[in-house]
Amino acid sequence: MPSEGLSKAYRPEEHEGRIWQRWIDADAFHADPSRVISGQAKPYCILIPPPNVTAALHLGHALNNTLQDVLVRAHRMMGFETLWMPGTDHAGIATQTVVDKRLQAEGKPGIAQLRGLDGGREQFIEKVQAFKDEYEGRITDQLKAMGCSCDWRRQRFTMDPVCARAVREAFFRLFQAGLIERGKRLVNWDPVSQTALADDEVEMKEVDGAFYYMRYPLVHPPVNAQDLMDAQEVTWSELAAKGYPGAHEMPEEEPAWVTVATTRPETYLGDTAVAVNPKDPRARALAGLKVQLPIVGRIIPIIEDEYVVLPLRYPWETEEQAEMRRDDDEPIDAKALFATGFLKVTPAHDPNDWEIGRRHGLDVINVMAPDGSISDDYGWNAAARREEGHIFFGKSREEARKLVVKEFKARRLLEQVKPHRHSVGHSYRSHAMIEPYLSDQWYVKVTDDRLRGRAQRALRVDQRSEESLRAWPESRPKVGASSADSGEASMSFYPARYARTYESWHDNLRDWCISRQLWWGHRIPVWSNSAFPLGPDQARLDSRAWGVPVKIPGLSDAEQARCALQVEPGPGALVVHVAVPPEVPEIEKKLEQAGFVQDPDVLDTWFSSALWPLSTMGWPDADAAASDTGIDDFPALLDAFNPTSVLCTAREIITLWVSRMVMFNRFFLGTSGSGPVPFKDVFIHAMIQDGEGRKMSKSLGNGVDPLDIIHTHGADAMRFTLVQMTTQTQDVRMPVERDERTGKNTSPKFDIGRNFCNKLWNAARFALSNLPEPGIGAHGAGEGVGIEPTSLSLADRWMLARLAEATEQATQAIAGYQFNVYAQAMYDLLWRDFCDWYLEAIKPTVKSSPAQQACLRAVLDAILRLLHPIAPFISEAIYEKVREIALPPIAGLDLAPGRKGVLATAGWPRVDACLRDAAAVEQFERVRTLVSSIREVRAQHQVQPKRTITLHADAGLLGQIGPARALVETLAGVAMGDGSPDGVSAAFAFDQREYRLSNLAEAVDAGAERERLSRELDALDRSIFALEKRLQNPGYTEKAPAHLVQQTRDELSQKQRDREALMAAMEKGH
RNA sequence: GGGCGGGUAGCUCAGUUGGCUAGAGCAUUCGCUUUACACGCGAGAGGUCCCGGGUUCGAGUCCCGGCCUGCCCA
Repeated sequence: MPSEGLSKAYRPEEHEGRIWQRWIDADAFHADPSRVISGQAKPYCILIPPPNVTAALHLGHALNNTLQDVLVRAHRMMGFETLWMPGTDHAGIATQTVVDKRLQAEGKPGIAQLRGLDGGREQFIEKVQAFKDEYEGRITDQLKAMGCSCDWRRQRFTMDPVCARAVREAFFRLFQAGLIERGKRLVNWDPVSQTALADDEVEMKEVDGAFYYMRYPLVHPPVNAQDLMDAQEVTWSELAAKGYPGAHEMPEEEPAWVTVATTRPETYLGDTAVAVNPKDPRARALAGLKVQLPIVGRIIPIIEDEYVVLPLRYPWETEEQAEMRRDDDEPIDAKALFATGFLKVTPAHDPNDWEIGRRHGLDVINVMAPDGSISDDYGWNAAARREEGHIFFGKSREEARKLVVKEFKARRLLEQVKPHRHSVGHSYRSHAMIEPYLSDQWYVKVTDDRLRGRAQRALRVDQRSEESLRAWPESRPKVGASSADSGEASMSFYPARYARTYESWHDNLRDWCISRQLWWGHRIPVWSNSAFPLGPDQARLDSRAWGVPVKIPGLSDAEQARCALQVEPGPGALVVHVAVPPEVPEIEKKLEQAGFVQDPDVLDTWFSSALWPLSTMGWPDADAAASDTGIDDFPALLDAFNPTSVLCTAREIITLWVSRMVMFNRFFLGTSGSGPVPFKDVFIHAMIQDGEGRKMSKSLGNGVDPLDIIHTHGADAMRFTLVQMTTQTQDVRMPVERDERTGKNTSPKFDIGRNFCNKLWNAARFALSNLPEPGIGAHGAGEGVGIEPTSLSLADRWMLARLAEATEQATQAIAGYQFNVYAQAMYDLLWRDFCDWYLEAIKPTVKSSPAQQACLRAVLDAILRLLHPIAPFISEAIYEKVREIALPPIAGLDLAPGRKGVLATAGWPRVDACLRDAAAVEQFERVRTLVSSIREVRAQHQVQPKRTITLHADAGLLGQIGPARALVETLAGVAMGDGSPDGVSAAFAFDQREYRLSNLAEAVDAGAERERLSRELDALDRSIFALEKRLQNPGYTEKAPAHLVQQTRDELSQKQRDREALMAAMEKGH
């Protein structure tokens, strides 16, 4: 038997390893750029979103990579020269955190212990490197187990030498272009990882907190500014005299105060002003007065600023007065509900206060250490200021808050505490609460038109919104100016709605902080000297001065010319930053000899990720990349494959990654100032959630490991299920169950895929058992011009028509990223059409009909090809057998053999229009209807499945089904009889006539038959009523399209005659 | 507060320019070891398409308002 070796059920573990090795041996996934350059094939390229080496892949990765593989495999079969570039990301902060925790858990020294130790940093990096090697290996194995057809020889890592060269070059060029600069600003500080974060690395989370209402005593400006004790309290009567509303109701001779509301009381230590809105009626009376911070003793000004929110009600007002005062047209600011009208201003610890501070030239006093504890060592310097704060020093943020509240309470300065739920930023990696923190960092000026503008203009115009185009006229793509490499208006999102996310991100962009105080990452290639002697003509520098001519000792003019410099004034000296291009270690050494020190920080991980479309293709020096890796064709990659075809990713990545890749690709590849986009399409796919709609996560324990599913169900089953669930609108819910046997998480959803694969397997097993023995050396369809479809049987012609239809559906669905549509088309083709009807129909005839065998072989072959992108292993395993069967091809069904001998490289089916045989489809549909009617009668009369019953067909029926008579007999289990049945029979209506079935059993239950007929009649009556009602409506017959009205009429008359036929049967009343 | 989704059978979801009696899988009921498959075969039952208005001959689909729910941004 040809199917020898095919087990009864599909057992993936018996095939997956073997099939994978066949692909590798055939070099099936290797892309050859020369075929693109020479014009032999069009390029199709996808860059993998490099998974973080922080952890093994989860189900979300499985989905992401399955979809990419579906696209890649389909296009490879369609004849594109296809490159799927694999790789992993070093994921700076995440990986560093994981390794640090792991070291501590093992009782080994972590970052805290190694910091400051000689060689500590190197020692730590070594540990991370080992961790990275382990996880990179695991991730790669997982992707291979899933069947991912990446070009594995080209695998990259964001910190390997090829990528590192791209990072250094990119940094240098941006620096030289003035797009990277040093700045002392408030950053998002993670006190646990002790590093700065970019704005979009901060997640807002709701936290139960409180508004604390704190009283700050008012004082007169001290006569001697140096002497804090000099400050004179202001009494309420003094305020009343100045016309302060409500002051006269307060105890006259007692000290007066203002009340501020804050959610972070501990930051009062860094307050440098109290602000009041100039429209506030109290503002005028407070002019010239000051506030003295309790305990600390600092005397700070009262400033007027429009930013301060007015309270809903002043203390002296009644509810009615307040309402009268408020402008009904203006919406109530949520903050007004809590506002007192006085705002404490802490420029070093709040972004809004920082802005106020800049407007008013306020002091900036940082009161925290990098770990978030209160300290006066980082800018406060309490002793020098003659301020008091030692009771707070060394306390954590949380402890300090409690202590501040306690001390204010003890002094009766805490007015009240209102519980308040509000959003607080947290690190998206360490989950620590973010502290706004003042520090020196490197920024990329992404708001520059050369970056932001190009990213905005990359979007296809029909995906831009009117509002944004109006608000940013310069972001309209420059049409007509397009050169060969221009990426203007050439990128589209699928689904299109995500273009809005992309667009509005750019509308609200701020400079990108790229320095991270981490050890794991690309070291910033800047050498600085903060005590560079001032030259004679530079003594009067009073502001930032880029490009001041300085001569760096030890560097030749030529060497200095290779570097890029930024110079800023420091205290009595210059601060000189030197960016050094890649591959000139001698310059680095000379700089160090001249007293320059390399920046200890590393770059944001997304900086290197943003270069992924460039670095993986050998930019900026492909020859060096070739010699680093031994891959000769590196220099051809960029020309052949950038821009790539599509980026597949999840929506959370649009801002972090997509935009930055567009900026960098267009900036660095631009010859005319506006380079190509890195990808033409961006496909945003669903996120996988558990059965309750929650994100899968380690902490919830609801994650599913792809490898577990591959072990229990097979890689193809997992892939089919994921593809089938991927719609364009919904996130994917995956009910998670614990497998009691293995103790691992799984989901019943994956049974769909397993059942599907098993169905395919058995259909193939059956088909093979009906086909000739495999011939030696046969490849694909055999020789000859091919069998004309018109010469085939009805079932064959119908099956070929269905195949043509499904091929069309699959091809279009793939082109439109409609993965569920593709999977559904395959499911219906295989299960509903091929198995349920075609295989059943040909059972009696296929053994004796070589033409039908050829058709069966060709259809199975085509189905395997169409399915291959979704289920590569099983389709390849079956194809191994099918390709060896030598039978003539079917004319009009082009099944090109694989370029590299495997199904993975075989041709996508090409179907000629002649296979769409409308007459065959119509005739077969009639057979199906007849068979279904008979089966229905059989089921309702509980006829034994094996029993052949008699269909009393007249000449009309026989004429109508014609050569399909045998088909009906096979599929419905009937034999044709003539005349009228003897004794009790069952009736049904078909094609507006009454037909009878007899020989259902030894005796037919007349009562049951009557009951069945009356149920049928009821159903007919219901639809006749509905159809008549529709036709009685003149609006319908007059306005609806004529063909629809005619259709309704035809249907009504058919139902009416069906009804008459059944009524006649009833009346005969056997 | 702004933006984007979702609400259709017990469950998970399709339903593309408005047009047959609203579909699939799972679960469920009945009957089956029918010479590929019980991970299966045949037949069935199961729906106020979230609610209220509107446009239309006709609305799950389009418009307006509301309710519930998820995500993103501020």
